[in-house]
Amino acid sequence: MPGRRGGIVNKASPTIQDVARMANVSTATVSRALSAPASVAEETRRLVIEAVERSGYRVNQTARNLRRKQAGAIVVLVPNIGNPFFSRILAGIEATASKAGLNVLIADTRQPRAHEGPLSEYLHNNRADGILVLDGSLPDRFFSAGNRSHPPIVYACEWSEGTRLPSIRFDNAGGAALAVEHLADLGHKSIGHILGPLDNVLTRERRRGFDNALKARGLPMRPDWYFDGDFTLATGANAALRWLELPERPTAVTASSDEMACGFMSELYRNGVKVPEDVSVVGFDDIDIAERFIPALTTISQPRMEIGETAANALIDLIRNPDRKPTGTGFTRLLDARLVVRSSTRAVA
Amino acid sequence: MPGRRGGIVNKASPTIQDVARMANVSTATVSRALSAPASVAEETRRLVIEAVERSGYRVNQTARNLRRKQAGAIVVLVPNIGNPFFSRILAGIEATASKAGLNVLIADTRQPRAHEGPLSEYLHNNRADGILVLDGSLPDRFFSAGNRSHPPIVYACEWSEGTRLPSIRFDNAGGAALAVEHLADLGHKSIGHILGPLDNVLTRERRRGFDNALKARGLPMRPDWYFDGDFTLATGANAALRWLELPERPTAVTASSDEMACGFMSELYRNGVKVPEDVSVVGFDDIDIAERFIPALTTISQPRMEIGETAANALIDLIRNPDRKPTGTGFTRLLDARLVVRSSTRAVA
DNA sequence: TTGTATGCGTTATCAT
DNA sequence: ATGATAACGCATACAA
Repeated sequence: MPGRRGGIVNKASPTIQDVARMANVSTATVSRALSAPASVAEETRRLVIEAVERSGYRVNQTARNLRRKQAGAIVVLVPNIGNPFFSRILAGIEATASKAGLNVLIADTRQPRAHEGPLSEYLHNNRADGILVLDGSLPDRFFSAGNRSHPPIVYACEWSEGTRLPSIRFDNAGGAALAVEHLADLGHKSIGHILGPLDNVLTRERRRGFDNALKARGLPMRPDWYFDGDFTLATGANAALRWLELPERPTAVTASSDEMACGFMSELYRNGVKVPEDVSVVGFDDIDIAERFIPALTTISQPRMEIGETAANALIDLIRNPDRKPTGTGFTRLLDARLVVRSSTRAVA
Repeated sequence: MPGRRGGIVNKASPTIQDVARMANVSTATVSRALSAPASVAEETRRLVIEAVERSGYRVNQTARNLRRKQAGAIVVLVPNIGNPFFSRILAGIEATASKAGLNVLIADTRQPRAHEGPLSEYLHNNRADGILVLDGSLPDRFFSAGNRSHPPIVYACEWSEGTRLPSIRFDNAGGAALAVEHLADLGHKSIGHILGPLDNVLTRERRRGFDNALKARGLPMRPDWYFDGDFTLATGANAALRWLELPERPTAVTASSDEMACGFMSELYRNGVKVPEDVSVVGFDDIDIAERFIPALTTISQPRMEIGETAANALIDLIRNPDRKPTGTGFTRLLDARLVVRSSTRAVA
């Protein structure tokens, strides 16, 4: 006698059928009572709810998704899960998505065979109802390759230049300009800049803001005052070594990320150079440690939680209203950056 | 004429039916060719593969999961997604799970209504084939409440004390002992300790290791040399204030987390106290910034990527072999911690 | 407002 | 080795 053993019925999870039986209604009514309560009589609804509670019924999302032809999930494409910069953003995304009943899948775009495997899987395999891209280095055409249809896509933080896809961004150029203004106001006339990876949009945007602000103030732009980097602590430290070798050193340096700023200060310290006495430093991002670094880092702060929420909401909106045109300025939003002055900058003597 | 518009057929994603038609075989054969290639004739298999490629067919995971009664995903219960400590671990989990074809769902246990909502949802709603718990403060009985069955569960990093569930852990007590040994070897006779949250297992384990090592060395254990904390930068800074007020200060302090150690040093710096000249400091975790803090932090390092991989593998093993008994020492593994000596510690004068 | 009936795309059982 | 067919659990079109 299958389903029974020793006289005890194997408890499988209750299905909509079980609930229907208990409430003396059809499965259709149970389904309606749960997903469109208004379309069911008050009394019937009560009966169903009670049966649901007594049986401990939970809808089988897999079955629901199959029937509704949806995935019940969004996927977030992250360049590097290990990078703390993204964790706050992810928190914002997760909170927003789970409120909307959507699971959040994380995929690392820097994973070895990510591009052929998981990524195109998510793109074309109906495994996600929408995609949030935090990686601007994925070529835009990646998403339209093969002319196949894909779910709604929204860029957050980073974006692919020239993309027509909606994107939620910080005002990176504006933030970089803020840093220069601040230093110029303190009397600095020679300002250097540590770059992120050259193929990164944020690197370019921040540099653009930096350059423009320099120009606006009539300050010099010397090639040897730009330092290579890739956003990491290590390359920041490397920039410090380069700075030390300079015949003529800028009295202030702005970094395209806090991590590089910290690496820079760290290496200077090891070489007996003092911040801000000998050189002023401004970071970018305002990561947690910035406030507690030695010295506390002056930096550009961005609402990271908020960008996650905003991007998730934009994507959910697109998912719920597939007819809406995702292109156009209405879907691209710019979040303000702001300067946080701490102890790594001071007026020139 | 539904499905057609203007003479152009709407391309829906191809199904197994389409492939079957193209290859002149039944859907059953296609299914077999894909999930059990050995059970299909060489030539047939070739035909199917070709049809799959020509049509661009991808299996519909939702349908497969419904049929197989599985979720195709594991869920990771994290105390706080924003905490950088977890990101490396997540990276390890993600890499391992995706190799096994499993999606990774992240749930924040500290989210407002997490306990009633999402969590029990994941537990009992077949939304996950397995659960990885990184939060030891969830009461163990939470998982067996209501006597309902649940998917396999594995603890990683943290665990609920007295649990019979498998867990993958670092040797926290051993690591803490390493810190004390190091300081004692440097001649320190008065050593303080900054605690994590009191209800946390790691706090207790690390304190136990600390206490035992102190005892073994015949060093004093003074109540006023234990400082409250909760693993964050802020409470580390707070501990520094407490240290400053002490009539008799320990010459060395070990912290239960790197963040607290950094906060501690940061606040000392602001009060003109020098590390390691005036006091030695040892952290715990070896987060990225430790190496580049000022001074570089001596700390206890743990293989965080590896613990993620190990835990994910253990869970996957349990999922694939449901009959195996998840209890017992075979499933609980201890990963070694190791001391990394940098510049925040030195011998007493 | 409610019930009946069908199908979402796949896999597994049972024949052949 | 292959094919026909029946579920998996739910949601909806249609009928009543």
